[in-house]
Amino acid sequence: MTAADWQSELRSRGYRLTPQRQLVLDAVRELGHGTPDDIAGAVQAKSPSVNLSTVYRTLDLLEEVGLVTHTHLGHGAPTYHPADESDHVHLVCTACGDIIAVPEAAVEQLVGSLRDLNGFEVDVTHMAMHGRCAGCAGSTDEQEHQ
Amino acid sequence: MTAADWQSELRSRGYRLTPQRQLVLDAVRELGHGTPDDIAGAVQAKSPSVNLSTVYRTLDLLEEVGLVTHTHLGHGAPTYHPADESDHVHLVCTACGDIIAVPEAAVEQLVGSLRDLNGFEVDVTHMAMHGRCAGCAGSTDEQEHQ
DNA sequence: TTTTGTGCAAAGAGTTTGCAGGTTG
DNA sequence: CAACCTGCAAACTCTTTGCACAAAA
Repeated sequence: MTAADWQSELRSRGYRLTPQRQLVLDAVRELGHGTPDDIAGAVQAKSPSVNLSTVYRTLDLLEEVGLVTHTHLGHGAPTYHPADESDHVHLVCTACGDIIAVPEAAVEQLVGSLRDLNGFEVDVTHMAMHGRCAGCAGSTDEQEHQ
Repeated sequence: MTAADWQSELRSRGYRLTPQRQLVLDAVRELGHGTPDDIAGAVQAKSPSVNLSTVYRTLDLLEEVGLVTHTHLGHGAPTYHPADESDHVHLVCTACGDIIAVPEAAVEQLVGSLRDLNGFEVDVTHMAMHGRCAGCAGSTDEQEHQ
């Protein structure tokens, strides 16, 4: 999506174009993924006066408009990323904390069977799946990265 | 697991048996599932002086010992339940907030394919899957239950 | 110039922690 | 009686909100 595109997208919904909103969108695209705090940091590196609460409000707005989305990796802050980024599922290892991205194709059987059985349309990108990675599956030392 | 069983289980790990711990375990079993706050409420109905922080500490301990587990249904407080309860996956509808429990068997293909492809051992019960239920899949009114 | 957006400060949910005193084994 | 556990209060993380002022259209 070009700059002109999302700017008119915003305006067509009655939202205004502000430097803060441009900075937040830029930061999300620059970082690829990040927590509200990460994003605020990136924004403030360019414009220190931008407030954290503005970042929260702006992320909500950008999400509503469809420019960004977020994923819950665990109990902490969510991760925001550009909405057009190729969809993938996050696997979080509860032992070592590693985050593995697998293509959505790997879980399409799951999506299909839940749709067939329950009519439920799963969004597998919204919440990570937890478990133990190949390296940790055998060992027993938990580190509680949940 | 009988009362004597888990009591010796605790002791064999060097933990002590206290009335608070018995009350918390009882409450989890009685409720079937509940947030730390729910559980504290149930405990305090019987023994008002038990502190919330004790409930948190006790839930951690009971989880470490393997008597309870928890599931993240969304961005709020986690849900604790007895560890021996039959495993199921939670589907949370982002439109109406409904929570649907499906047997783990419905997702065993997923578990198998991730194990084969990545060696990753998924625990599908630890985090809910989000999406839209049969009733809401067509409509567009979000209620943001995340 | 009207409406929307922003910064700031305060409050809110959920959870953790330090510590002094109480309890278990 | 020694190690462990609890209650209490304070602190902490993440997020939301009310309000007066500033900026966009």
